[in-house]
Amino acid sequence: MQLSDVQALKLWHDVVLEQVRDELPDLSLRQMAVLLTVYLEPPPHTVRGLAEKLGVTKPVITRALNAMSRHELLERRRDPHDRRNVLVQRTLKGALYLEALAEMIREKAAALDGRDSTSERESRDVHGN
Amino acid sequence: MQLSDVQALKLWHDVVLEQVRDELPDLSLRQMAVLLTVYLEPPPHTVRGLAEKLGVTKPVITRALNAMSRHELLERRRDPHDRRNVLVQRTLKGALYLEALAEMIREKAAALDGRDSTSERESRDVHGN
DNA sequence: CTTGAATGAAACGGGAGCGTAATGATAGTG
DNA sequence: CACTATCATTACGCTCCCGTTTCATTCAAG
Repeated sequence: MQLSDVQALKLWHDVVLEQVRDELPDLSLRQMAVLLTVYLEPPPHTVRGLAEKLGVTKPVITRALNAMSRHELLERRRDPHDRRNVLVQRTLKGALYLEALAEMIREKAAALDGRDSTSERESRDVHGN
Repeated sequence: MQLSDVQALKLWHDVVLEQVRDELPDLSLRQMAVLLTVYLEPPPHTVRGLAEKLGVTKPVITRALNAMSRHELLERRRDPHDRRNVLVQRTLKGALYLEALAEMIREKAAALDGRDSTSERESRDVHGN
């Protein structure tokens, strides 16, 4: 996929703006990272594994799981084979949430085409003061 | 621009993950929205205007400006014509920050092509439990 | 069974964000 | 010159997130 600098920023802007306005259960960046990782990468997902993948400490993951399971976007389940482990699992609500997010991103990305065809020259306008 | 659901989520995931790991001055969603709005939309930008555009209260904007001017990503300047107003202006550092962000998004978007060509069938895998 | 390692969660203190409400400064109006 | 409106900011109480440290549970090894 091909993007100009301004197109990339506009896409990011549009999606972020929509997130802010919708005032959905305002997920933090870290929580969003956890959620997306669980849904996009193959299981199993443990607290430790997620912490390493994100480059954060374990309590961060624990708290993120607390918040997201409160919203039913993810589920905890103990590993039957090693009951120290917690396996993080998907939920229907989480899948719907991400599907809506994906739809929104696609929509913003598609709307981009009409707005900015002359990409190269405008890509320097970011510097303008 | 054309995206599948999974491609959209993977793009979002990759960019968010990079943001989390880089441990840059971790901007919140609202702060990012302010920053991008100032750089992408035509001036002037006032506190009130930004608050309305984001659908938040004015103190949110004030605090966001505090944080971002601390990082020199934006600058405050009083409006000479109506000195009650504060005009939010761009800085060199902010421009460089966003340019780096744009570059990163472009890179992730480009890397997407090779990883997921069969978009339609996998787009339903999000539901898989 | 005991010991040691590993996992996730909880406790703690500090910092930041939120919205509401109050404050201070500036502009417009009669 | 009051008086009011409007702008941004600050103060306040609350909630949440962060990393460090401590704790409880579970497994594995001797």
